[in-house]
Amino acid sequence: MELEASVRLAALAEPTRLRIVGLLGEGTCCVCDVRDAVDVAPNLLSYHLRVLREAGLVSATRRGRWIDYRLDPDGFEVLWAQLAEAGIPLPGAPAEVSTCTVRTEEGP
Amino acid sequence: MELEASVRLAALAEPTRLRIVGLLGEGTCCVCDVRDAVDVAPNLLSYHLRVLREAGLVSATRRGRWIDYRLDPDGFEVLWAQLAEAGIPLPGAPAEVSTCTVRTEEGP
DNA sequence: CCATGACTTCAACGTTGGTTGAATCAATGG
DNA sequence: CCATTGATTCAACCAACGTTGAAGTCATGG
Repeated sequence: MELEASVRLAALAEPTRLRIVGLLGEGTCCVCDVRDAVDVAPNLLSYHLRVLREAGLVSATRRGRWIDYRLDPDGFEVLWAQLAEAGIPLPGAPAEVSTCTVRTEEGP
Repeated sequence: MELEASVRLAALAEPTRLRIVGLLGEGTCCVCDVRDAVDVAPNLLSYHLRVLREAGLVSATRRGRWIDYRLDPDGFEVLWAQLAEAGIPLPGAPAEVSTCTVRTEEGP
């Protein structure tokens, strides 16, 4: 797990990139399609795609003039695994009735 | 859903805060306990806790001199719901064999 | 071969975010 | 009431991030 969980989370923690990931989750692929759906300048779109690529959440392949982007399922799996290991409550986890370890009588 | 998913994600997308959330997931509560586990200056810790609080991931109550922090399960549930709605592949979701909508013959 | 289209890279800018040190607030104890 | 302890707030700083405009690739088509 060369990549920190926070890197992947930071990649997702931006509205435009989150929308892009949502789009790619539906199978949209070439950059121009993404550009039509997400209204940003092409160079800015490239930047955001690069962030997602470097975070391992997305991969790209050239097809003639065009470059297709798709989600990288492995990246997401690794992310969720890292969060689970860090003790973050993921969906489907027990509600965890928050038993406080602190002594409630006279403080630490 | 008054709060954007990106706000909650950004709150998690920082190593120190991710560690704090992990600790609170185990039930650690008062700020001084967190401070012992996460080696940061008290004022900086306050800052990070405030970010988590404003993201709705954590809640606090005063107990005498001390202030106890705990995870807010609702905040996490809302986050996962928002991500699911945005089309982000969550853990337990089907691997989604990435069917590309783009025509593979002659581009867009 | 040059023009065009798709996309990326580079350099610069303004804003945001994490960090620090000093000051402040809240609650207890002498 | 004042000193002390736990925790927060404030002001200032520097680095990182998102944004923009111009220049640069890479592949196709006239």
